Amino acid sequence: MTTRQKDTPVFSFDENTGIAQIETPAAFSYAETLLYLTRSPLECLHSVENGRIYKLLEAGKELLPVEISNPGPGRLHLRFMQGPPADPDAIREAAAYTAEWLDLARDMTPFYATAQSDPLLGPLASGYYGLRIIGVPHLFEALCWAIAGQQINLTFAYTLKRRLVENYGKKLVWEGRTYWLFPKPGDLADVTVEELRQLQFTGKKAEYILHVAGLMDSGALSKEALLASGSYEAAERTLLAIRGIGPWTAHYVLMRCLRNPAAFPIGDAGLHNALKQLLHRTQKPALEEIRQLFAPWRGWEAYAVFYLWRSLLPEGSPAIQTAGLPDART
DNA sequence: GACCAGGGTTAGA
DNA sequence: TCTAACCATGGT
Repeated sequence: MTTRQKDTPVFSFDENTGIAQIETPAAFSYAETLLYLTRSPLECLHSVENGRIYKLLEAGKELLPVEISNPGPGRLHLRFMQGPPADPDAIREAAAYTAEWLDLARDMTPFYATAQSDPLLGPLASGYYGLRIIGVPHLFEALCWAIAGQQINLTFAYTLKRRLVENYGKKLVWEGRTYWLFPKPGDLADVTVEELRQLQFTGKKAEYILHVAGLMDSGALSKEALLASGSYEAAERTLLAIRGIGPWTAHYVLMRCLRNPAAFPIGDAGLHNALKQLLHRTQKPALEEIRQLFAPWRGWEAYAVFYLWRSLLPEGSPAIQTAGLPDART
């Protein structure tokens, strides 16, 4: 759990109710957060019921099932389902994890300023105002999710993740809900390629994931080291040197785990489909055109991508004015 | 049954 | 450095 000081949220803990209250920035939409979190019925690492998020956290050695809710503007409630942990550090860790997961510390003012006058990004930014990049704070989870999702549809990717979690992750049942924790690298120490193949991972993906698990279990790879490597470019180079991690995976992890706002998974199929749809094209835009489209958003590519992904959700996309956009090609 | 999916590696030019 | 073949499997 990241405990970097700059990510520590403003939060308070009420001894009487046992609830931690986390302040949220003005540009934060709980509704958009819920929409993203419920995009797949196959998701196994959290659930949403009646506008409340249920998730299993781990602080220290404690498993903490929590309920996140939005009792009103400007704040979230973090309720510890089994009662608050005795260790105040665990409460702080849980709050910090939640804040990082939901990207509460990011000042999005520059992004919205950039988007405001943009014919493509403007309508997305206003239509989905307050949407933040839902993260994958744990590096191993982020890498496994990215590798598993390479070149397959999202539905199957969720199925693969679920199998990984249900076979090797920790499980906790409380008040009728089943909570899962993503496995740690060490949990896969004795797992073989054949075993993962039986879960319908391809042989390559099985190798990649087990290799990454080994690297992380041995300490050769860690989120802390990547963040401390001096620059996102250095972190990217480290990731790219790992077998099975190409440009898309590296940038996906930079975007969702290391939280580089300029991460840019330009080869992403979902990004291509979103642009194709918003630009009313019959074909996906070429990479060079995507680069040109993104040029004005330099430094905020990750958020632009996330907002474009958002436009693919069934709730639809805001009307994009075609004026000022590149002409449709056939 | 073809084509696609939130790609990556490898061999060959 | 760039391109094409290949990987493998479920969804639609």
